[in-house]
Amino acid sequence: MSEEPAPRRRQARGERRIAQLLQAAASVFCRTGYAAASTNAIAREAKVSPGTLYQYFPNKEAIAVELGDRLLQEMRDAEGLAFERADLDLPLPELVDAVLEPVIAFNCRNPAFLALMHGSGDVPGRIAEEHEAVHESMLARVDGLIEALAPGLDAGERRRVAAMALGIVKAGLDLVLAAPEGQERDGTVAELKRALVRYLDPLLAPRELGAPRR
Amino acid sequence: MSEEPAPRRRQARGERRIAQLLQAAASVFCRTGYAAASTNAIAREAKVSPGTLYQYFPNKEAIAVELGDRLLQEMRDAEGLAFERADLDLPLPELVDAVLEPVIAFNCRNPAFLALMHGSGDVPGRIAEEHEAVHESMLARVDGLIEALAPGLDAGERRRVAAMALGIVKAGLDLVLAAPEGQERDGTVAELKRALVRYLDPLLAPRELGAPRR
Amino acid sequence: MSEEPAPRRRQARGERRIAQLLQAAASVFCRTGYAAASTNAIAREAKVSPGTLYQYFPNKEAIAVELGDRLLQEMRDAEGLAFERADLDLPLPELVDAVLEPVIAFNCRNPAFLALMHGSGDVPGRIAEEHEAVHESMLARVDGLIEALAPGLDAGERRRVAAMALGIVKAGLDLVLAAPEGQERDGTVAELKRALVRYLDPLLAPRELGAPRR
Amino acid sequence: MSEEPAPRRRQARGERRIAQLLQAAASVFCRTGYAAASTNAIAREAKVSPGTLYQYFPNKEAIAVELGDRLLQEMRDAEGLAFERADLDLPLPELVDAVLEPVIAFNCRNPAFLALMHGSGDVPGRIAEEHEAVHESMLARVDGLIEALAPGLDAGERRRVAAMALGIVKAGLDLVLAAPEGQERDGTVAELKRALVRYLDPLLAPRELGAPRR
DNA sequence: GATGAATGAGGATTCATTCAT
DNA sequence: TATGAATGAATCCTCATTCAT
Repeated sequence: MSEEPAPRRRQARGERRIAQLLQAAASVFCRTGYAAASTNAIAREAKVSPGTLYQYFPNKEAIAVELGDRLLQEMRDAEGLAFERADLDLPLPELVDAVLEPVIAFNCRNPAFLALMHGSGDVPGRIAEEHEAVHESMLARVDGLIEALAPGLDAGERRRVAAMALGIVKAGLDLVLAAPEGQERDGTVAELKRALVRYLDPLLAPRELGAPRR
Repeated sequence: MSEEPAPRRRQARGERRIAQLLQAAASVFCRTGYAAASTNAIAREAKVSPGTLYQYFPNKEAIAVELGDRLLQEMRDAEGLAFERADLDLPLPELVDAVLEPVIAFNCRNPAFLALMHGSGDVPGRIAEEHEAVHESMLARVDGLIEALAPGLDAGERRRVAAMALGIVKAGLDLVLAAPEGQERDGTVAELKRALVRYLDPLLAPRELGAPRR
Repeated sequence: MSEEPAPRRRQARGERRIAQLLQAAASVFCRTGYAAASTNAIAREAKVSPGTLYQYFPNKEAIAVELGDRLLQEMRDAEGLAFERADLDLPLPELVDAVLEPVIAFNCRNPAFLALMHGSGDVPGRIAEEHEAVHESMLARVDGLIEALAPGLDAGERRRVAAMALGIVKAGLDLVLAAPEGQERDGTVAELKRALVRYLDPLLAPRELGAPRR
Repeated sequence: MSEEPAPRRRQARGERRIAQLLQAAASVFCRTGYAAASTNAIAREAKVSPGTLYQYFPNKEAIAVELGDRLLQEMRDAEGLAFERADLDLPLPELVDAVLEPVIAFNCRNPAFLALMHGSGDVPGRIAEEHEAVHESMLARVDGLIEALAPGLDAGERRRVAAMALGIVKAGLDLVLAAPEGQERDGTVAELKRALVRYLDPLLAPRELGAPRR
């Protein structure tokens, strides 16, 4: 524990720097989008010099990629939590609730995530790939969930349903983030959940007849 | 009839140029987004010189605004058609079908429309306003439709529902445009309609079979 | 007189065009200076198309050169008139009056002349040469006049005096042109004459003792 | 004394850069005038990249304005010196000498000053205002001097005389700057002084020899 | 000849990136 | 490592000039 304190501290310092820079980048990307965000603006927001920024990232794209990676990881954790919580025997509204809650919370905490996911057009190659990867990963999760809920669906259809469900969630998250915090936002969250429930409900294999879900 | 042939022909040429430039702009915006699209790239795509572009548009923003205006007009026409077709007495699936069909067709013909609507963060003032206005106008239409379908909803709730429905449509359109034309796309279109029907159905005033709804 | 009417008329038309263009150029140069004057602006001012302008002048510089030439010729005529009128036996005030009057009148009619003469820095080569030539020619005239008035001066000194006198006249003309027409301008004209008289008076060989020159 | 050496050195470097850029600008403006001077040319003359130029000046106009301001300040100092030296009891030739000497010296050191003052037509707004202000301020000084020398003149006449005197000085300075340094220039300087003395002498209140003028 | 659309080199300006301190 | 000045390629836009009609 007391071995090599310098390197560790150095590393720790580096990590702090990187976190600080990524936070600044998130903030600037949210405000202006990726294309219009200048590295100088990010450095300024992080209160470091442009040179320092380039000590930790080889270029602007790498910032976005790393930010995406980290957000994705956090998102996965949130999702993981979500899917852990997701007892498949729960009635659908509760299931949706359990899955969506951490996802919504995460996106409210990290609006940059959605910001980075949108505007898929105006980004250079590697980021677009990143998007693709993130999207694909989320899609796979949803796909898995749907497979569990509706085992009868064939793969092609399931994928379409998953994509649509994910689309609804993204659209709903946009609305949630746009709504002012408070009643308005809560109402929007409820609306999103309702939409998702209604969309998925007819897919469910009838589970227990006579027990109306809601 | 034989009077002033030159001006007329000239005007026609000008219109053709403008159309050609806007088409090129649409294409470039789709590929790279507004912020990253360079006027030189647009001119190149239109196979004219930068100077020619600036003979018809005072600056880059004006191109996007004009393109947005034209697309919006076409979109409104499509919507108009859509809402004309929309017989409120139709069963919901048919109603959704009637409303969505022209909108989908329009967006397939003009993918730039969705491209311009996305990425609202990284655009300068006037275009953002455009976005806002276009979005608001579409929202108002949907709101009106929902008011007709579900007269019981209070205004606040209706607006939320309209926003959610519009969100679903946009998300669905993204999927539709991303799908390769053919079966895949048709299936996605069907999925979008299904999602919308399921979302809206519970809002409808319960209707007696065979009896006119309202 | 009735021979080759077409060519002549054509030539006449050409001359009119050229005059019209030069007038427009004079006006634009006065307003914005040579460097900032665009050929399109000149063509617009002349109510012709840019193409027409280039039918008569190979480039922008040629316009300024031709304008300078013509103004110079007119100026020479005015000067000629001036120097013809200049009876060397006249008392100095009357002499200055006789010489300056047509020059002032010319410059009031053609403010572009002074405009072209100034700003000797911001013009490309040929025009600068033009300036030089015009200036030199005017200088020579003044030099001649001074030689007649003050035969005792050696060439070097005479040239300096001529340059200074010309400078005073130019400076005075600027003031005259800047003054609103009317009393103000008349007063400024008088002041210019006074300045010139006072400058030259001591150089004169005493002509008739006892006849005080005012 | 050893505190904050970096900021100080940095500031010093910045100041040096600005001076270097302004010097380059002065040189280019002298050669080509404001309108035809390109920022790239200025940067090249200063042996820096265009980007560096824009680190210190927001745009081309700002360069001219700052240069004008600095020259003006120096000019005012020179003038101040001039007017301090100006003992009104001195005979006119000595008075003119005292006033003109620093002004001439300044303009010989800073030929850009006159270059910027000329060509007032082809410059955009703020610089033209600068010109106006500078001119007005010089005029006011001369006006004051003349008021002291010739208290009898009414304000309108005095202003005309001041403008004419200033015009003579400017014209003379042009000649001085155009003359090769050495005898030629000295002679031209002398001629300018002579011209000014002759112009102003008749305005002076007749003074009794040996008696203080005023 | 006249027209005005088209051209494209060039100018002002920005910003991702590098480097001396 | 941190700094921020320096770099220069790339962008938006203009305008002298050409050319198809």
